[in-house]
Amino acid sequence: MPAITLPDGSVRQFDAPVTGTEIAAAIGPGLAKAALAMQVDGATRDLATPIAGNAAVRFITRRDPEALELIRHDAAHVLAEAVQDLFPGTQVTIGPAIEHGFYYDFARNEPFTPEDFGRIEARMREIVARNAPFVRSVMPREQAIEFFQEKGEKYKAELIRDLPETEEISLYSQGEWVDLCRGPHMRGTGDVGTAFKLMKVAGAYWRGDHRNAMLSRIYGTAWRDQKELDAYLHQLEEAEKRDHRKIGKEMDLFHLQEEAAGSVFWHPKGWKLYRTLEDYLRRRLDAHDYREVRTPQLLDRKFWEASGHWEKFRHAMFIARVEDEAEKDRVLALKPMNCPCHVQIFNQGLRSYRELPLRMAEFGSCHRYEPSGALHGIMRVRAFTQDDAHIFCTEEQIAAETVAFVDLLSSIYRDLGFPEFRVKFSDRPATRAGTDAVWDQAEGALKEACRIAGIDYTLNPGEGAFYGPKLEFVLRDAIGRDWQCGTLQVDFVLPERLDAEYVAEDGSRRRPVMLHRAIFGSFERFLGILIEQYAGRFPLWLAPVQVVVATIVDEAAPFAREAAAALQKAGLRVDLDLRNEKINRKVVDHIDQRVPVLAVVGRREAEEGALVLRRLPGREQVTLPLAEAVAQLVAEATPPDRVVAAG
RNA sequence: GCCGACAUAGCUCAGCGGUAGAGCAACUGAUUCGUAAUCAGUAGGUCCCCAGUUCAAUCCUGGGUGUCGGCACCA
Repeated sequence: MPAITLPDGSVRQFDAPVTGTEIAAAIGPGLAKAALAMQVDGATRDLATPIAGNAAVRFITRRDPEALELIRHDAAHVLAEAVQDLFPGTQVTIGPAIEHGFYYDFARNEPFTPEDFGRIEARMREIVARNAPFVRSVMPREQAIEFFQEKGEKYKAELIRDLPETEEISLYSQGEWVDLCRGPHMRGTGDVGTAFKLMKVAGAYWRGDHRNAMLSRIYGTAWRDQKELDAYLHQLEEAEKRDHRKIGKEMDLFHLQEEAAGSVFWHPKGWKLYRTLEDYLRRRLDAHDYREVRTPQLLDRKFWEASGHWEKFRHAMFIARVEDEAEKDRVLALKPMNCPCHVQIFNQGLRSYRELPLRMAEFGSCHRYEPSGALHGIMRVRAFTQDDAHIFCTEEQIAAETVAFVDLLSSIYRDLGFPEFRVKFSDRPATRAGTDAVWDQAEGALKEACRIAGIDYTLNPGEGAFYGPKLEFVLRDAIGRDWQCGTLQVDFVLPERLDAEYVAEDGSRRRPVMLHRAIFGSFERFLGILIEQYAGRFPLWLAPVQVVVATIVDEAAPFAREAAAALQKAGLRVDLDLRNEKINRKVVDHIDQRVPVLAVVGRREAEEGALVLRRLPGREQVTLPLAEAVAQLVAEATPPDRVVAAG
């Protein structure tokens, strides 16, 4: 005798097991029409699921946010049917809902091309219009395997074989077409609606393993209505405009070229931005008792053998030799990481426990031979500079150092316009160094530190470094892709390998723990993210060109030069625009160049010794005497770590 | 690295089996102008690289390289 509790608290009694469809009908025809699926005690179910016992039921209609996932999942099924209709012999594999849409992976000898999208979408619309009901059925395991095997669907058969014994094997049909699926689904294909669009094709390894066959993946997006779809497509277009590769070119910040794939050519403006960021970070690190060092780029193979990199990391290292006959057997490698070098500095002389924690920092230039397909603008490159540091400390100091680090990182991210970031906690991987007891301690210390620092993290199981657990600080780019920037890794292994030790209070020799940590991760990646975050319109203190002094008439040029010199002398980054162009044109050009402040000088200003300041891309302007304008801009351009609180 | 697409003037992009065009930028000249593109003229290209097919290749074929989108890998 199920008693069904509804979200408003009311309870309905039924004298026999009921389905969601029946409950909705009992409540009213409006709901019966609108309900797509339901949540039974918090779990999403098909409307057709019978409920035998007491339960809390909530119906999901198109208006609910949960509807999106259902629409997308169902759209994946509709896509699969359409593709199998149009391309006989194609095998289906998996097709989940994802953020903003869905995809389906197909096994087919011929790849799909975007030119196929029109036909596939048209077929999908027919299937939606037909509105075949989704019907769930259950099949015994062996029978299900045989069923898919006979249809030639060997991937589906493999999926079933690998499902746990306890798992019920469910199939969903939509008319003639059947797929293995856990569900839940909406009532029928018609509920998918028409606000969907196929977006791209891509290769994807079966089960995400590069040793497996490559499948053809079709990505689509799906929304509750056309308005949402249009808004999403518009948002994508807007995001593309923020792409750091596009802005980097438009603002003349950097370029990349084929002879140095994965290495950045920084142009004057881009390098100014880079240096501004570096100067800022250096000040912050100095203030937090980091000691900056500089270590070699090229080191002998023997060194990397001792550190373990030759064995574990050689595939990603650039190797160098010299012509000299006497030296011809010597193999050198460009450093892919700074840590072993920092241990060398630590190992010079005998260290005392009194020196710990020792925070050794380097803006370390590293080279890694990244897979060609991984390169991405300046965010994933082969030559990059880490804002690296290694904290040599005792096990007892791990928590306090972590808290201090997270605190510093949050403050820096805030200063740079990232008040929000995500943290991932990666714990012990399957193959690892160190005993379980050591791992327990390292993970425990890191978790405790997160708790103290008030950091919420998501667990990233088994993704830690082989030497220790790590925190990853993730920022998102304009296109919605996540990038690991900051990191903190606990390492008990390298000090052992490279024989680092200190003299403890009791006179014994002990191993320090190393905390590997970075805030930007790499300058290249962080600058890429920063460019996208601001769409190139940096706050004044970061902008590579802060002010452009522009003349209206040639007559004003002498004063414009004088004003630019005064601004420059005050430490501002200034350009002068004396071109024989109308002021309208100059305004447009400097908006395009994302210059934050335009200082206009006409005949009047030249006579009065004043500047008309306009904050681009705004339209407001204010006229100020030169000295005042300089003072105001200098104040405004003060880096956040140098702002003295008013009071 | 894998799957697919792409590579034409400084930039954004057209185009075609008979060795190329537009807009903007550049340069020259005119104009001296008050806050979202002044006018006119000039110049500019191994059509990514290497082979092959063809009377003829920027275009077709093959192989490279790079870029882009995914996958895999990772800061």
